[in-house]
Amino acid sequence: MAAGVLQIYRLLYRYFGPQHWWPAETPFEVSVGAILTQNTSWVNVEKAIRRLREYRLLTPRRMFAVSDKKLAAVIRPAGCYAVKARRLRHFLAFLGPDCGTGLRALAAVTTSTLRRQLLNVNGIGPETADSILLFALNKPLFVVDGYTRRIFARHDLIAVDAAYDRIQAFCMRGLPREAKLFNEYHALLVRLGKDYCRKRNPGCARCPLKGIM
DNA sequence: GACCAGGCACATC
DNA sequence: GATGTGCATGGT
Repeated sequence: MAAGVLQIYRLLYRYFGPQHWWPAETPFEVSVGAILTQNTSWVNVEKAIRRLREYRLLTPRRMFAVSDKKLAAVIRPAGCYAVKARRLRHFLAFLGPDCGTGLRALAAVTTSTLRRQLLNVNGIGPETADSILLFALNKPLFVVDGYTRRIFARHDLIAVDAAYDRIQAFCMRGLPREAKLFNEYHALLVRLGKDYCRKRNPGCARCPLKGIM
């Protein structure tokens, strides 16, 4: 019998300890990071975020006020900068024309409605939407990313080409509905992925999950 | 110098 | 619906 998702979580937590995610000072910064990290390593995102901070652009209002060209230049280290500048712009438009209230106003909307609204924003797909909902707004949603897919597929819990929503439902079925747990779990999976489950990484042999799977 | 990284939209079949 | 491709930097 394969280990359940809760058992895996407990093992990872014992092995790695708390990961203290998301590394950001405000919900807006979390959201910006979620867009910038699309298909991009976090170290490059950190550089872009640092530059945004230097240019004092880490508030919705101030970011809204700069041109696309300027914004793209500042986030350049994150790669795909023209695309991501446009995506940030779409997100800002979603927050509201003057961006005055930022993310606070979103807290009142139900999670499922808000998720639909975010998915409707060009440039925000399921992982980015769920990252914003979980890490910025503390909504209990399981975030599925490339590492999640690879780790669970390599341990035969899911098909490697399974749809996002199916993987998410599979994980959430086996877990208590707690934002704190989903937060830690996702961070632990990324940690495990980086250390032991890269695309082509023999670290698999030392995977801490090896004993129970 | 290829390959990869905390995706997504869009074109084409 | 499934598959392929562009976006682009910086680390391995």
